Amino acid sequence: MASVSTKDILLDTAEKLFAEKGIKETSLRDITALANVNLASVNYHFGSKDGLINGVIVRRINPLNEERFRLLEELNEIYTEREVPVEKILYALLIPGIRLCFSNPHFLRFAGQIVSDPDQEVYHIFVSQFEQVFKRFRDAFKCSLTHLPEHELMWRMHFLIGAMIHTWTNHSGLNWLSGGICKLNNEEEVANRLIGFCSAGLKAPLVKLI
Amino acid sequence: MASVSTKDILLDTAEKLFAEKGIKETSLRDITALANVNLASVNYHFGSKDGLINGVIVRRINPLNEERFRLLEELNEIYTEREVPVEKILYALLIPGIRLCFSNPHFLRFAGQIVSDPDQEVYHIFVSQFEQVFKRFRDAFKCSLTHLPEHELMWRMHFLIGAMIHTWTNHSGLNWLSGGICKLNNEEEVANRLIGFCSAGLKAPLVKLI
DNA sequence: GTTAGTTTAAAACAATTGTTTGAATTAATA
DNA sequence: TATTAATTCAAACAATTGTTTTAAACTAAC
Repeated sequence: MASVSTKDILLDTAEKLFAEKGIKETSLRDITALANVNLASVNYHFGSKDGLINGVIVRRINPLNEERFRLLEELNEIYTEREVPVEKILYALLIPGIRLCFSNPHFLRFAGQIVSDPDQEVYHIFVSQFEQVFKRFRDAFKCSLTHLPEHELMWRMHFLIGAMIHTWTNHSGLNWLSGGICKLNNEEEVANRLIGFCSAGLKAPLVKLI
Repeated sequence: MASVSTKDILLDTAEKLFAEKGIKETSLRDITALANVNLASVNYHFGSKDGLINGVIVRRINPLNEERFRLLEELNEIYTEREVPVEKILYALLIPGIRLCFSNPHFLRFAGQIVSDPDQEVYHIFVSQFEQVFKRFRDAFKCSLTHLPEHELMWRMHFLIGAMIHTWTNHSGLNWLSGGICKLNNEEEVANRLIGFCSAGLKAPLVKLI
């Protein structure tokens, strides 16, 4: 039986505890105790706690973004002449994260903490990774929402990103706030609801500002 | 000259540092050093660090929610016969927070951290405070969005809350992602954009789910 | 079977954390 | 002004943190 390496056990355990308890609230001793490995192995394999945090990120974030780009590329190949529907672009942007939420409930809650905690240097790693995603999808939206001024589009993307992140990190809160009537049954359902909300927001008529 | 009390200086300084550096990353020594007060004064006035965190919250959160309720009451008095427009309800829900962002850029960034860090006990204080807001505005939306099933409404409120929180915590990130073309000029402008996006999302036609 | 490289083990290290203490100081009250 | 309460102060405390150390155990190639 191929034994799982210490490195992978550490990544799995750290990801889980970071999501559940918070990054700063999780000590290396918490992680190594639950993982049943030695305390020093963190520094051996990852150099430092920050190295471990970084390891947890890079393991997931690249496949996530590559999947987004792959789906977007597919759309560009299909819709060579016509405009790509906004809903399709949103699907490419959102479904990889939602799928990850279902297959691994930990990582994106951990990611949500990073986004709202601006002091950490991991924040910059994370955001700079997202910069490419933002630009590629901004260009895609631009072609399908030709009536929108660029800055208005980016405001709206900002709002949809907020809805996306909140869905990552707080969907259990919705279950509670709704008194249990909003359940997470399957990824396509969540995606459809989020896409429905965001596509309407993106396509909303332009409001005159004073 | 009326000297500001140590208690208030501590609250102001803590709020500022919590927002800038993060809650866990800010030590009591950081706070008391910047505030030019003695380390022990935190425990004297607030009992503990958690007491201080709590103090920072309660100072702002009650006025914020009362303003929301006041604006909603105003609407109910004006629109006695007709349906209250969704945009008006959204204004009552969103403008107090946006105003606070402009008058005090620190608090809501601090609040955003709490929402995405579910381990802290302050999280529960915070969310339970928001529960009343959620219910009152859910009922208001329900009257103006009669075609929406209740659970669909709550999903959409969930998304709009995400957009709201992200606007609180990350508007500086938008300025950066947009290359500087999205600026925060005034509160009404931000509110109008956010309301435009969210009202379209709330009013979106119902999508058939498989 | 030996050896070189890799991984784990237990312990200790240095720094930082929130907290507490008891005396000193200030403010308020009678 | 004398007395009492409230506040501030410097110092120390106990616990936890990430990190490092040194030796032991393991692995795989020769």
